[in-house]
Amino acid sequence: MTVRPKAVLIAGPTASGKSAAALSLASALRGTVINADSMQAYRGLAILTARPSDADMKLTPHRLYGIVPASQAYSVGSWLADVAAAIAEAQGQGRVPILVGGTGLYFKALLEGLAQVPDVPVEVRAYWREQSKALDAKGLHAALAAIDPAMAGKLRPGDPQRIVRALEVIDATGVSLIEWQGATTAPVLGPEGVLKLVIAPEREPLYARIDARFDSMIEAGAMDEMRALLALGLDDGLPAMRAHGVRELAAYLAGTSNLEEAIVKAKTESRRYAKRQMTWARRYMADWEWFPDAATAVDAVTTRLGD
RNA sequence: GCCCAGGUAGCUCAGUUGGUAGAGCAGCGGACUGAAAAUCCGCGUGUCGGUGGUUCAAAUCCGCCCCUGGGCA
Repeated sequence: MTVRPKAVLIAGPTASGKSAAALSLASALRGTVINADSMQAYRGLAILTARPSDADMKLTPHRLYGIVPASQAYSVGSWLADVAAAIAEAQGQGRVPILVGGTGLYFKALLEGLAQVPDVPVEVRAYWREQSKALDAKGLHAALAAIDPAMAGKLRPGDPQRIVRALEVIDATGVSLIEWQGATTAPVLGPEGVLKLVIAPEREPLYARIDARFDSMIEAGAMDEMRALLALGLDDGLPAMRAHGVRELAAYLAGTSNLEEAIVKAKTESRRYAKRQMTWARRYMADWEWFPDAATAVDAVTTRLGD
């Protein structure tokens, strides 16, 4: 009898076939599929974020999909807490947790831990976000340099998102983010018995899949999903409003773009994202097992575990 | 057929009085600790439509040809 893995992690660029691989492995290993994708956590974006179908979710247990309202901002920290619970639940039921998703940072936090920064009060966060609109990037960086020169030295002057984070943390806690980041929580998953798989297709066929998938999203009713999302009247700074295709399709629905142009731009965003995901994987997942496609990965794992 | 306007990077285009070309987007590489499908950094990848000529030197000037758009017939 073979030993079932303690957990399986499946990473890779968007449209690489990760979800399908997860589903196959879940049925082969009696597993629970757990989401490791920041955008698939949001409710109301099932089509545009390529979430597993309702049929698949009925066949096999799935966790952490569509759990956050689009009006809220999810985060690595929230996910880490949720995923720890989901993993424990699966293991308690004798099921193998199978984590799939495209968010490299989530996997990194899972395996390496995360800084234990206290929650930043909403008003502090709001203040610095306002400042980031009022000041230009250089001005923001100068503000950080004045109160936290060490952290300012680590960040690029043109990177407002990270600078705002550093500012809100030192403002709220009195301690530099650089110090908080020096100490991380224990990893949720230790290295023992964890199967780590990267599905990394060749660039050209991957881009072709991304294009084809967006077309089928449109056919599957992405436009209705968009209308429903827009009807919520959310701030377009919210993470859910930044899912690929949202901005482009919203422009079409508002009449400021034609459909063809919107589709081309949305596909381009996804391709650029896939490229960044590959850069991340090369850097942080070099020691994972790499496969050119989902089927090869599934075969290799099931064969090795002796079915 | 004639008259205009164009043909320069994958795309849209810039290129002063001749000195072997540069922007945006795309693309490629990289960074990444609570918004990460985010945010940021770096890199021009080119028979300047073709051909002949003028010139020390032509994307730039001249001839011919080809292609595209518009107009006149």
